[in-house]
This record gives sequence, C-alpha cells and structure tokens, in this order.
Amino acid sequence: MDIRQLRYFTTIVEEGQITRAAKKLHMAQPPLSQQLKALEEELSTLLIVRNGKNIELTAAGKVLYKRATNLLSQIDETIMEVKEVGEGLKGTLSIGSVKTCFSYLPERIRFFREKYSNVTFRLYEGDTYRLLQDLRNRHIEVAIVRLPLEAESDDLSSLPLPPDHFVAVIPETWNYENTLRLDELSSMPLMLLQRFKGVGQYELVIEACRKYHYEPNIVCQCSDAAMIMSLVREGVGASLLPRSVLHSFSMNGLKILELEELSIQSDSAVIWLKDRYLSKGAIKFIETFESEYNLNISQVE
Amino acid sequence: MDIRQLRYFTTIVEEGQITRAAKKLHMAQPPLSQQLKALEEELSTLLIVRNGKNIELTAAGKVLYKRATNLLSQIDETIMEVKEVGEGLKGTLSIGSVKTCFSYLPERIRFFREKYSNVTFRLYEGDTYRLLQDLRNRHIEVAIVRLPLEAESDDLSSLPLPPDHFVAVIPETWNYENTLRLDELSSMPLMLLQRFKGVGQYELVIEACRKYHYEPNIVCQCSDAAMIMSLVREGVGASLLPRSVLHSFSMNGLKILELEELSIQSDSAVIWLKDRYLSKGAIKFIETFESEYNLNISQVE
DNA sequence: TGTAACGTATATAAAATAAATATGCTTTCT
DNA sequence: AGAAAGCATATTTATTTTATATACGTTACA
Repeated sequence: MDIRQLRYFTTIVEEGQITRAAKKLHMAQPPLSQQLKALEEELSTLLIVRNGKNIELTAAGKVLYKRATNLLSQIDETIMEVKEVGEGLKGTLSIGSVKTCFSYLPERIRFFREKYSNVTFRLYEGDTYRLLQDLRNRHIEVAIVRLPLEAESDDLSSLPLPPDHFVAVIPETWNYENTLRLDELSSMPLMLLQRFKGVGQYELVIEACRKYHYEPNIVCQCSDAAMIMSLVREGVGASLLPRSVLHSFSMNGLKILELEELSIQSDSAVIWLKDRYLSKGAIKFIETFESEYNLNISQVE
Repeated sequence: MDIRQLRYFTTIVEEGQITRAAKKLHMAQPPLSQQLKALEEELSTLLIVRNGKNIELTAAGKVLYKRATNLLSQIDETIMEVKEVGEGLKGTLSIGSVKTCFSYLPERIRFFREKYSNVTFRLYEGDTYRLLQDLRNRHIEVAIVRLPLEAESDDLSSLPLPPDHFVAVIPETWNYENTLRLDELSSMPLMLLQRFKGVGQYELVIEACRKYHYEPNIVCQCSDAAMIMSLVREGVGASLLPRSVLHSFSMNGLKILELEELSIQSDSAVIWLKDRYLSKGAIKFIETFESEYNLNISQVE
C-alpha cells in the first residue's frame, strides 16, 4: 500500500468517477485504473464496484475511505509539523517590543539560544500601534507590549508578564531618601513616557494620582526613556518609570525611590496573532514566558 | 513522502545505524542512505545527525519518529481491517425478513456468529414489497420472503428454504383431535394472513380448497400473526399458518391440528439482487442456508 | 435497434524511480 | 598511524509508474 494509492483512491471516491479523478490528479485515466486495481489486489478485496456510469463503494471500500481520509490528513499534518520544527528551531524569530518592555527580552533570548542555538533573532522596536501593524503584516510573529491594548484586538492572543511596578527616578542631588509620598510627588515637575495610541502610562499615572486627589505636575512627555533619564539627570524633574526599564540605563546621577501609598503598576504581555500560523520557534519562545510565570494563555478582550 | 520511507526512517532510528537498518530491511546500505536523504530533502530539514559511529535525532527527527510509528501502525491496522471486511470476517450484515419467516433467522445468526464473531447484524422486518424495495435500494443485502414473488423479479436470485407445511390452529375448546379433514376445515370460520402485494397464502389456501371443491369460509384477513393467534384463542375461528410461525408464540389456549388430504405448503426463500455486488459476509451467510438444504442457487422466474 | 458518447480496461512503449554494485571519504578505536 | 566500521557518491541495473493508443462495455437518445 502506498500513500499515493490512498490519495488516488479517495479522489476516485470523492469524484465518483475514475476519469474525473484522473483529471483532478493531473494524470491519464489508465494508470489510475491500474493503481486502483493494484490496491484492490493487494488488499485482496473489491473496493469499488464499477457499474457503468457511476461507481459504488463496497463495505471494504467504505472502511478504507474512512481510514484513508483520516490517514492522509494525519500525513499532511506530519509533514507540516516536521517542516515547522525543522525550520522553527533553526530559522529566524522576529520579535517586536515597545521600548519600555525591551528589558524582558535579553534574558529570554539568551535562555532560548542555549536550547536552540540555531535560532537567530530579529528584534524590532516600536510603539504599540506600529507593533500591532507588524504583527498583522506577519512582519513579526510575537510582540511585547504594555496593556491595555486598543479596542479592536480580538484577533490577538496574549500571555501576561510579571507586572512591573513604577518607581520614581529623581536627580541624585534631590533630598529624598528611599520612599516618596504622594504629596511630595505631586509637587515635583514630572516627565512621563508618552504613548502614540491607546492608553499609555501617562494616563495611568494621572489617574492613579487623581484617585488620591492630587494633580501631578507634568512638564514633559517624551517618547524615549533615555531622553527622560538624561533630563532627570540634569535635574529638570523627576519621572515615573517601570522598574524594569531602568535595568538598561546607567544610574549615574540618579536616585530611585519607591512610591508610598500609591502603587502604580503596569501590565505587560506577550501578544501574537490568534488562530494564525505560528512557527514552532515562536511557540517555544512564548512558552519560555509561560512556564516561568503564567500557565494559561489568556485572551485579550 | 512515502510509507516506505517512513518505514526506512523508523528502522534506522530503532537500529541506531543505517547499515544495520539496511540489513534488517534486506537491502543494501546506499539506497537506504539515499532514501533518508530524499526524505530529508522533501521535508527540507535534517532528521538524523550522522556523527561517525552512532546517529542522533534532530528535534524534527524526533517529531517525525513519533508520528511515523503512529502512522505506520495505523496503516497496518487499516490494511488488516479492510482485508477482514473484504473477506466478510468483519462488518455489518443487513438482512430483511417478512414476519412469518423470522423464525428462520435466529438459529442461522447464532451459527454464523460462532464462526465469524466480528460480524454484526442489522435486521429489518417488513412485508415482501417493502423488502424488495430495500434490496434494490441496497438498504439490505439479503431478504427472506415467502414465495411466489411478484412478476418483475428477474433481477433477483433466490435460494429455497425448507418448505413449511400449514397446520390448522384452533381454540383449545373445540372438539377436534390431531387431524382435520377438509370438510371440517371448510365449515370453520377462517382467519388468514394477508399479503399486500403478490400472491399470498390467502390465495394459496383458497386455491387448495377449491381443488377439492370446497369453499373456505374466510372471515378475517390479518397482517399480523400475533393478532390471528389471539383471535383464535378467543374462539373467533381457526387459522391456517405455516408451522414455523408458531415457534415464536405461546400455545396457551390453542390446539394444533395437521391437515388431512390437503397439504398446503408455503415455500420461503432467501433472495438477493442478482448480478450485483454482494458482500463476502452476505455470500457466506447465504451459504449457511445452502449447505444445509439445497446446493444449487436457483433463479426466480 | 442502431449509433454516438462516455467510462473503463488492456497492451505496449517511455519515463521515472528505486535498488545494487563498486568505490571513496570520514570517524573511531587500537 | 593504521585498520575497521559507517556513511556518501557515482554508475549501472531493475522495477515501477506513467502515457499513448486502442478495445470493450454501458448508457442515452434518436
């Protein structure tokens, strides 16, 4: 028995005719008849009753058809999966991240490359809007963004990342130690990261302060954390940033304070296109987040 | 991809060596190497790392091995099952019978299932007209009916069953013993089984009586033997029924008498569609009737 | 009832594919 | 280093599959 013969057989059954099946299979009719006959001889049973115009399946034929279709789809799946694994563990993984989440990546990538050393990475940075575009373009497979997302995101799956607490970053020269009260915070000139679309941390901070009836004094919105850091270093003002962001920067001339009373936290997530093909490499990469922190894949509403 | 290649691949994996696998597969080593290479090229991925002495599976190879073993066993199962069904050792046999012939079946089915325990039966009951329809629809493969059949039945083959003599069934309270003369019979109110189409026993009985110049006194035609039996039990009248029909019923309040002079007999037959595909199981089933009683398959004219 | 159309089977030739043989390369173990 | 074992490559041979041509059998329809 042969996979080819199974395909021939199922096509004949589905087309209800050998000639028509031969056309669909891009071959001449005689070889198809022969192959059917060969299959029948191998199984030493009649599979199809040829009575002039249209054909009829025997009991054995019905059994074979049922099992053959099943087998064929499993074979196709196998080919797909093996190819994916073959490529996925040695191809290129394209990942996007918003700036403030970049710090999540280096550790994972190192971890991943220890296991799958042939996977190379292509990293993109962009704002959430841009990253969603890139995801939908299939330009990247996975993105790391801050939550919440914009409204029409029900084509995405997501996996929440460990929440990131905001800390205050102030010039070293300022006279605060360890923690910062809310009233102290609201008296400072603040510089915040800005977001192009959707609800950003700008809104997050304002909302958190207003809950305690303070009005923050925001003097600058900036799209780049490095810029903010240097502004703070210059003594222009303070900033509120997710702690993870700070990893990447030199703390020279800066002081970090926990926030008293107020706990602003920012939720990040790994996101990817739901119900679309994901390379095995991407799946495995996502799993490195999953295993460590959260075991069920939630869905963005 | 090819089943053969899958077998080659799994053998290589299991033997841990191409040369050894080739020996097991009763082939030379080079073609095996080639086929492995061909498989890898088709899947565009390396499956097995050849490092001198022993081999090592890649991730893709592991996936393929797992799925291939699974596939191969499913394929073997498929071949087995199709062969079994083809030989009639497995499958479903659809059989129809008129009510009054049902008694022929249980014994045969038990007998058949002793030999072919994997065959299951689907039994249908209906009048002859309905059964012929079901046969031609291929809804059933075999039917047991009373002869003679209607006119246009030259598409059927048949095998006669042991003829069934009619006996008289009378209320227990009536004063007859053992046998019944024709003149006695014609004086009784008679209830007979009725037939929807074709020549039924109704005609049979009338004809037999008239041959002896008696006119039977038929007071009721009924489509159901059980109804007739209870009418007899109530003393409404007598009935003439094939002896075999009585097996299924309680004889409480009833008396059975042989018919003197007159021998009415009803011929039953197994019938099936001539010149059409018959499952091996059906053929074998028909043969169980054949061997016991009649060796040549006659044809209904 | 004969003829055309359609579908399938068979025979033969051509092409593609797989296997065997001979041989060369690489690794491993002594 | 040399022998041995295992794998890869090249070439020839055998097998299998396909296409072409054609014959046979049904069915549809005039």
